[in-house]
Amino acid sequence: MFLKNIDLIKGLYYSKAASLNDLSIYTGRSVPYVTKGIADLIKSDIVKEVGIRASSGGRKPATYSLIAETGFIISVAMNQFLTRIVIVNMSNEFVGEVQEFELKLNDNKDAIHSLIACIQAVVVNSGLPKDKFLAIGITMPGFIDAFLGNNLSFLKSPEETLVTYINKQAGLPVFIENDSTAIALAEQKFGLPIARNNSMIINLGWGVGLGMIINKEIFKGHSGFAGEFSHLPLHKNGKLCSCGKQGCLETEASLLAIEAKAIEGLRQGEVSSLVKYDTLSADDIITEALKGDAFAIKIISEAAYFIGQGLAILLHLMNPESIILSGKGSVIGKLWLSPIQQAMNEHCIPHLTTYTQLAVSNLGNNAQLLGGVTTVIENLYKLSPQASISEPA
Amino acid sequence: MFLKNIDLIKGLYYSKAASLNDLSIYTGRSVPYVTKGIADLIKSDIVKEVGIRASSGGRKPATYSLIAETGFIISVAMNQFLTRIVIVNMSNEFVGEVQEFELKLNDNKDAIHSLIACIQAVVVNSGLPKDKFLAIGITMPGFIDAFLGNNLSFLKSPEETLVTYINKQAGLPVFIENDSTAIALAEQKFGLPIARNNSMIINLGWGVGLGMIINKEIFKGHSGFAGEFSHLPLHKNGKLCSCGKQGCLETEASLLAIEAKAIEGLRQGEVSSLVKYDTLSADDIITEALKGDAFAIKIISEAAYFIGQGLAILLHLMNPESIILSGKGSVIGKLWLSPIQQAMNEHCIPHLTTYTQLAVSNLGNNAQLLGGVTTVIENLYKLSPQASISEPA
DNA sequence: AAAACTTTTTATTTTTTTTAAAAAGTTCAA
DNA sequence: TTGAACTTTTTAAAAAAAATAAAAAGTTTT
Repeated sequence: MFLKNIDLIKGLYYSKAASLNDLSIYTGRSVPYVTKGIADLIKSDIVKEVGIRASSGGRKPATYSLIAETGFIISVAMNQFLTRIVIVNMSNEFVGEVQEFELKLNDNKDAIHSLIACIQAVVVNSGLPKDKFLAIGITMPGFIDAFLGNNLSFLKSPEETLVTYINKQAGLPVFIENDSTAIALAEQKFGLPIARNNSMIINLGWGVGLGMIINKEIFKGHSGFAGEFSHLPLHKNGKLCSCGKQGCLETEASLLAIEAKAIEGLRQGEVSSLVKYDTLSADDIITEALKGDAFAIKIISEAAYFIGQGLAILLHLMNPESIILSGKGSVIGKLWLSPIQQAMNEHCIPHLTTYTQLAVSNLGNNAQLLGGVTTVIENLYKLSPQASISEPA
Repeated sequence: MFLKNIDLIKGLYYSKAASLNDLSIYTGRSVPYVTKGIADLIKSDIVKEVGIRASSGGRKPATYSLIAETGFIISVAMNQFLTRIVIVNMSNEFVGEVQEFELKLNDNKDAIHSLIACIQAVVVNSGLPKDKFLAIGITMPGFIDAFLGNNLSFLKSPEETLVTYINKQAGLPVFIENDSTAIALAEQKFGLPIARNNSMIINLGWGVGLGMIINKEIFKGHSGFAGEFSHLPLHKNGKLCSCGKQGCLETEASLLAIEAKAIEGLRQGEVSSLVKYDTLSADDIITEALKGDAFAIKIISEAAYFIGQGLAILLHLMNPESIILSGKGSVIGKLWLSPIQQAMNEHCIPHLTTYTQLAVSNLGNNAQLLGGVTTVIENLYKLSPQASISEPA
């Protein structure tokens, strides 16, 4: 669709409306060069001028933005139990509602086919012509090899890579990314300003994920496995973890651990509004905690304290500008804050806590979906006409 | 001395002899551009051609290197008790012997003056004309603000910054850096190839330091305090640490802890060749461990296991290409290796240990001195004629 | 209301890279 | 062992991009 000027498109996507100067700074190229590029993009009907912006003493700059309907991206955000899909336009606006599908990742041979069916349903129901879709961005837990396009933990496809398989079935380019990495990408591009340069993004979910932004870039380690916060060996509780080891942080601090603790507590006769639920879920605990249920708040606070202990270690090693609580669990952000801060203060050299800000994401439950979009935008350069798209079988 | 082409000089310094192609890759600039730059440097008598190198099927490249006597760097490597100083030429060769001075950093008001006296002695004894010295690179423990030129922990100077003060007294430009960061720099530039891109450099010394190389660059965190490995809160031993907290890794795993354990053990009647020393030092323990003393080896192995536990955490978070054991304690490198590897295997997800290499530095006890030189080379661009050098009082 | 200052935009010059061609070797096979 | 085919380095010419300078369009101050 558009070969050149990919960096300009990226800059425009992340900023809504940008001046030539903004784009020159973003891309690191000269103003005349950017000026030419934008002229090209306007001629190709990808970019439009959107008016003059105020200035603090000088000529007012013309600002530009992408034309929303130029293309659409399908973002697929998966977790262990639920898959959420939404269509997003080039103004980073959701087109239609977010659609939810129950889809179990673990021990589910049919997971790939279910996923493809979900995606195809969304495409068809949208009523949009297929050639308007740029690509599909799928984000999910597990060890992801984004380069080869495989998930080493879930959705294993025989013979060909996961990305190739879905690409063939759906007839659209596909990019995959780890859920926590995707959330970090979303926070960096659309979140709080303090998350841009050196930030540790915590994904509060069925595990406790970590995406690291180091020197303005996502850091994934030498072989792509960095950020294994969830499996930090911090406890001597003897609890077996899904990874095979014992005492991992996630055995005490994940939503899964919270769920288990709540069920156990209720069986031992804790007084709580949680007793009214037949099959207790993490969502129920979150709901009741927000309403003020003391027991629900207590188990969440306990988990939060353990996360704070882990963050103390992260602080000693990384000295980040900020720690952002994001992901599914961040909707009860304020409940986490004080026990986490407490644990950090107790376990850190004072120097370190004073320079790092702890904050709750402002992206709510949409962080992972935005991360899927960002994954596509960051891979836009791979969508040149040469890298042709296979048609569905 | 030389304004432009600083990157070329850096490339030549780190590679001994480089072809135009090598330098083009190193600097990221085109071959014709590099060719011009080298021609300039040859005209200025800074660079010389040093012959033709073998090729694997093609025209043999001419190689170039810096002229050794163009300038000299004074490297000052300090630790809690000892200061080592050496003069280094532009071929990265030591000129004369490394000189050692006993100089206590802690509770020593006179430390700055002693340091300046030591430096001046080395300059005078060298017999080299003063204008041949480029700069002094001082490396030492503590929270270093390399930008402002201050050490927040030791050598506090009233009124002006540490760097300004020494600069005035010695009449030469001064750069300072944290000892562990300096060692990481040295390993990156002169150490094993696996230390270049993503590597965790452990400084085995009076504490357990950490310098991080992330995406080919030294990472110091948002406010310069990253890599506080020594004060990772990993133990519940109640031992008070110099940082004010309890249970830091260094209370069990540093040379200081090893020393204390040995003295305590001997008092409790351990059989060991260490009994013959009046005032036992870490050096003595190292010496006897190398000779095979069982008790000395045992306490070193215990410390090593604790370091391995800490490294397991580092591995989960950073997934580095390599972990390099460097610094003063690395001379007994082989003694550390197996207990560290053991602890890492026990506490890590298998995926992670298989992709990370554990190795002992090949720089021996010179890593910190080379780090001081590297600190100067990395700051070469600040030595332009404009940034004039103050003359001594 | 005009002078002084800012910021953006456009035009011109200079720098740097890209591309192409030439030079100098190496390798392999008849 | 000799020359064709291939590699790599070096040099030369063309194209691209950046830096600089100038002009345009505002804002602020006096």
